[in-house]
Formats: sequence, C-alpha cells, structure tokens
Amino acid sequence: MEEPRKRARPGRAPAPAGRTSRPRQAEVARLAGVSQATVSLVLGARKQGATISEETRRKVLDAVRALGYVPDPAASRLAAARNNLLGVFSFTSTFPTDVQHSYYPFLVGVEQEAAARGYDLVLFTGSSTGGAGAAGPNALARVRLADGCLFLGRHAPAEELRRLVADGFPVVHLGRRDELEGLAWVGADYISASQEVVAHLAALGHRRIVLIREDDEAPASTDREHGFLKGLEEAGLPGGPAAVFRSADPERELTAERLRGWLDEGVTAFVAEETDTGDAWRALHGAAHFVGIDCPRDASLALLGSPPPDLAEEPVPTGFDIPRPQLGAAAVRMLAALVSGEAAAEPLVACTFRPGSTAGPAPARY
Amino acid sequence: MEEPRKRARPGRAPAPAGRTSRPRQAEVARLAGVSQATVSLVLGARKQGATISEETRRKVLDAVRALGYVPDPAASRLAAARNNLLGVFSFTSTFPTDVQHSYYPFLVGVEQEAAARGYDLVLFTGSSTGGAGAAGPNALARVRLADGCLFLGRHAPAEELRRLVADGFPVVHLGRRDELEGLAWVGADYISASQEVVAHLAALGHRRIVLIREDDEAPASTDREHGFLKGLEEAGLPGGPAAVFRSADPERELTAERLRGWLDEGVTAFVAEETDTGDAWRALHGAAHFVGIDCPRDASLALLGSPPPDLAEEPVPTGFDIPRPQLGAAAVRMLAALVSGEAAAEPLVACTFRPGSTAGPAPARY
DNA sequence: GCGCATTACTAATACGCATTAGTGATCCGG
DNA sequence: CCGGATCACTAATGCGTATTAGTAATGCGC
Repeated sequence: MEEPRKRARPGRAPAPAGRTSRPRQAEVARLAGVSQATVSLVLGARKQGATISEETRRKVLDAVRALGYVPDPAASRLAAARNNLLGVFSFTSTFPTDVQHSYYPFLVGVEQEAAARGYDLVLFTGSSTGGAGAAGPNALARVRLADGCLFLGRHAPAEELRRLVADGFPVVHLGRRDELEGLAWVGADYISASQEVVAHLAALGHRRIVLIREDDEAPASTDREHGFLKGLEEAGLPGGPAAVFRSADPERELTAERLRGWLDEGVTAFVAEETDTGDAWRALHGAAHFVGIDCPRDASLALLGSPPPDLAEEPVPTGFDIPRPQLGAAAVRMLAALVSGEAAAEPLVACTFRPGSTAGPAPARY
Repeated sequence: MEEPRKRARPGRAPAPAGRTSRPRQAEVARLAGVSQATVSLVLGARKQGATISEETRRKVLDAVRALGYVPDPAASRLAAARNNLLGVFSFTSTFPTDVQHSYYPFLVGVEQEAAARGYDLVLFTGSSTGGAGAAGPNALARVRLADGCLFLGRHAPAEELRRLVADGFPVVHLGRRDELEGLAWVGADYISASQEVVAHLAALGHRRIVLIREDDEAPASTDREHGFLKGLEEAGLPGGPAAVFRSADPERELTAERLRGWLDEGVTAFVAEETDTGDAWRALHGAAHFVGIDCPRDASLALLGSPPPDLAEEPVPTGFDIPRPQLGAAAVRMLAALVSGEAAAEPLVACTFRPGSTAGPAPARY
C-alpha cells in the first residue's frame, strides 16, 4: 500500500500566538456550536433560500455579541459580496489647512446620508506622496476595497476613472462631468437657479440685464449662462450675445467706462457668475462702487452662487446658494443606488434662492 | 481499487462569461510564461529573500502593462492580513454643522500623517456607527474592521474601550486618559508649557504670580497647575495653595475686590487656565478690565492655552497654543506603531509659546 | 410504511494574492 | 566529480467569508 507522499505544507507562517486577534466567524461558530457556514448564513440574512431556526439564530447572534465579532471587510469583498463601506476619494487633501477649498460642507451631508443608510465611510486621500498609498499610476485602485466610491473635485485622473467605470465599479462624481461616458455624477442645478434669479430681476421691472462671466468652459459656467439666457427669454427680454460679457480677466476689462456705457444703454441689472476665485463678482462689485452706483437704487446686482469669503459680509448679494450638504447627501444616494443595483437617483440638486440686498426695483425710466 | 468518491463541487457559481473581467495575476502569469507566484514576487518587491532574474522581471512587467493588470486590494489585504485602514471614532458627529466644536484641526494632522504612512481612514460616528450595527451596547465593535482605531473626545464608553484594549485591538485616545489601564493616548504637554509661561513671567521680573483655575479634576487642569507650581519653584518664587485660586464659578467669585486684594499684596501677574468654556480667562479678563488695570503696564496676564473664540481678537493673550494638527499626527504615529507592533511612540506633544501682548515687565516696586 | 417535500444544517469549495517549502539547475571548491 | 551552496522559480498552501450541493431528520399524504 503506497502511502501518499506526505508533502510538507507551504503557505503562511502560523500567526504569532502572542495576542488574541479579532474573532473570526470560525470562533463564533465554535462558541455557538454550529458550523462557520451557519454563522455566515445567519449574519448574511439574504432573502434567499436557507432557513435558520430561531434557536440557532439566537445562539449565533449571542456568540457574535459575546466575542464582539465584526466581519473583515477585505474578506467580505473578496468573497464577492459587499462590506458596507463607501469610499470618498479626494485627490487633494480632504481637510486642507487652507479652508478655502475644503470639502467639509459636502462631507457633512455625505456622512449623514451614509450613516442613515448603514454605510461607513473610507477616506482615500490621493494627494499622499510617499508611503504605501503612494500616487502611482493606479493610486485609484485601492478604492476597490469599498463597495463604491465618491470622487470629489475634478482632479481625479480621467484614465483611471474610466477604468473603474468600465469594470462596473460603482463610482459617483461630485460635480457634473459629462465628458466621461457612463460616469455617474450629481451636481447643482445651475440652470434653474440662474433662471430664477433672472426671473426675480425681471419681476422687479428690469428690462435690460447683462451677465458678466469669466472665460471658462466648465459646465458650471456654461450652465449658468444657459439658465441666464433662458430666464431672459422666458421674461421676453433681449438676449443674444449682447447680454453676455465674457472676459478672461474681468477685473481689468470690466472698466468704469464700459459700465457707464451699459447704464446709458438702459441696462439696469448686472449678474455675475460665481467661480473659484470670485473674480467676476469682485470686478462687478468694484466697478459699480467706483462709478458711484447706489445699489440697489440706481442699479441691481446679482450673483449666481455664493460670494467669495472676503466679500461675504454685507451687502449680501442677491443670488442663490449651492446646498452643499444636500449635494453630498444626493451623491451618497446615487452611489448607494448604484451599489445595490437600483435605478439611478436624481442627479440634480436644486439651489436655494438668496434674496440678498443688492437687487431692488428697476429705477424709473425717464 | 476503491475510487475515492467523487464529491460534487459546491462553491460559487461560475462567473458570467459575458464580459471579460479585469485580469488577475494568473492571466499575467500565463502571458509571461511563468507561475502566478512569480508574478506576485515580482510585483511585491519585498526586500526579503526571493531573487528574480532580470529577464523574468521584464517579461512579467511587460505582461502587466499589456493587460493593464491592477491588483485587487481586497485580495491583497486579505492575504497580507492587514487592511491598511485606521478607524477614527468620535462619539459626536465627526462633521458637526457647528464648526466651533469640531475636530477639524486634529483631522488635518490625522489625515496627513495617515496618508503619509499609507493608511486610509474609516470614519465612525457614535451616533450612527454604520446602520448595520446600530448603536447597541457594543456600538464600538464595528471599529474592529480597521487595523486600529483613534478615539476623539472623552465620550467613548469606558467599558467598551476597556474591552477593545483587553482584546489587544490597537487603540489610541486623543487626549490624556490614565484611568483606563493600558489605554494608549497622546496629549499636549501642559506641564512643560505652563512651566514655560511662568518662567517667562518670572524673567520679566514678576515675583508673585497667581493661577486662576476652575474646579475640575481633568488631567488637562491638574497638569497645568502642576506645571505652574513647578515653574514657580524653578524660579524660586512662592508657591503653595496661596498661589492658586480655585473656583467652580470664576465669573462670580473672581470679584474686583479680590483682585485688588492680590494687587495690594504685591501680586503682579495672573495666569488663567484654558477650559472648554474659557470661563477662567473670561473672568480674569473681565475683572482686570473692571478694576481698571492697564495691562501689561500695571499687571501681566497670561492664559494657559488658547482664548475662546469670542475673545480671540486683541489683545492676544500671552500663553501657549496647542498644536492640534501635530497632536492628530502624533496620534496616528502612535496608532501605526501599535498596529505594526513597533515600540510605542512619544505620547506628549509640545505646545508652542505664544508671546502675545498681555505680559510685560513687572511694575517697579515702590 | 413508503415515497416525496420540506427543514435545518454542514462540507466543500472559490475569491485573488502572499508566502514559504521544495525542486531542478548551475556553480564552486577541493 | 562529488557534496554543498546558491539561484530562479514553482507548487501548495492560507487569509476570512459567501455560496451551493449535499444530507440527515422530520413531516405528510395515501
């Protein structure tokens, strides 16, 4: 009788028996007097098939509590399941010292919504230089540990994003992003919000309104212009290229002379778009002040967004606010939908109109 | 000859052959004409043992590139028995709408240091703790999914913390916490910082200094007193109970009369501790103003910590600042040390002296 | 009391990667 | 030219969980 050759057993070294490691399903099973598979079934609570007696379920759950068992996220993932983790990836630091570009307001909503849906959040920071999570060519790969991932900011390399999307990994981009086929995103509804601001001005009697915008092709900019023009049209006011002043450097090009020219032409309201720098509003605000306009008596101003922090005091600009926490929450809702395979949620979040104090009735025509 | 019974093969259903999934190490191996293990070795690049010929390495790397192979983080982490995840647990919301009491400054450091060390962060909040494990008796159990966990604030239930510590789960508490045997913590070095402030005052010629403190037994308070008294002793100044004024309600008990009494006795400098409310400093500041002290001409004031936001303007109090980002970073360093089993890191972080403008030379004795 | 369903589990995988013992080669000294 | 050392690699695990085929026990109808 040939004894099958007893090969040695390669594989991993035995765990250092020193300290008790986190409990596994196997330990739970032993304590409950059942098999590991049963523990998995009880905890899995799949709608599907397997029936478990109340008795056994209780024993298992007791053991789970007694040991403080928590499933290993990596193992759950590997076994082709989910681990209740949602990733949040920001290519720049999530908590910057420079609070200017902080994602904090979004995170407020993200955290709330995630918690409400039973997900925990994993923060992936892409900016890390050095360390194990270095910014290699596939720094994004580690997000696959989670069930899905939310991306903040447009710095995420398109190539890797495309890869994730192509592999069917649930991804949601915060901020509209159309150029990447199949990328889910949520964003603020700048079109409606801008339209509403124009409607407000029109209702106040303004008949000629000009939009000051920077020279930017980002959706955030074109959407505002789109909404602005739509608002004019709805109100039956003159639109066309003459209603839009586009400048790469508004602070320099929006001169007092030009402003006076518009006023002479009968323009009574000015609208600026919001950008990272807030330059359009700053230029408009400055020029109006320079020319000596008493706002809103002589003319009305409005801002399509929130003012830069340094101009946040008074007067509060008429315009709209981007509900950042709600945007974060909406992003999580969409991500959760993708993860669970449900129908996609609503990508657009409505902005809230801000009455402010820079818009008033149009001055009487003489 | 008995054929071993051919059992059926349970396990997972075969993958839907529909679309080609992303490549595995096995595919890379096949293309490169080597074994899967070799691929792992080439990519692993461990400092350890195994030598790979340049030829093979190139073939593997070429195949990796050709297929666009990206390692599966779930599998890597499972095999390596490390998730590279650090938990951050705050019993209150990590992202409170009220930014005042937020842990933001700590998180700045936590995120940076974690990223630098190749860890990702999992955020847990006491209120939610991932809907999966509702806030039951061991809401803390869920943190075990990380390799270790950082606790912010002293609201974490001692019993559960003890449990984690006893199980050998790496835990670091942000803020000193001695009452829990074996709990690792990092904190600011209030003793040295307070001592330094006293030394500064002594060097300015002050011979009698009084500490105003609240009636609190927290380490943060007793440490400051300790450092204060130590500072007096080093400078050869009178210490003892007379040098410390302790009050549960300083705003009411620190009367103008009492202040005048001290001044008459030759006290020329007053030091207040920082607390959540900032009451000690507020009371001292108020009383001094009421009595008409010209600070720092008539007397010097100092604050052992940072002023409350409403008193943050001027005058900037002489005292010290708690380097919150550095504290966060130090906490991560300690946690990382625990996780990897290295020697524990330094628990104390030095505060930085803030010259301020409320301390000056002692008035000449007449 | 015999087949057939149903119930309540368990055994045996698979997931993708890291690790280690083992295996031919090849080299080297004596 | 033989034993040992080194090199370059592969086979065979294990990590912890999810899934599924199988099975023993029980119920049920006729």
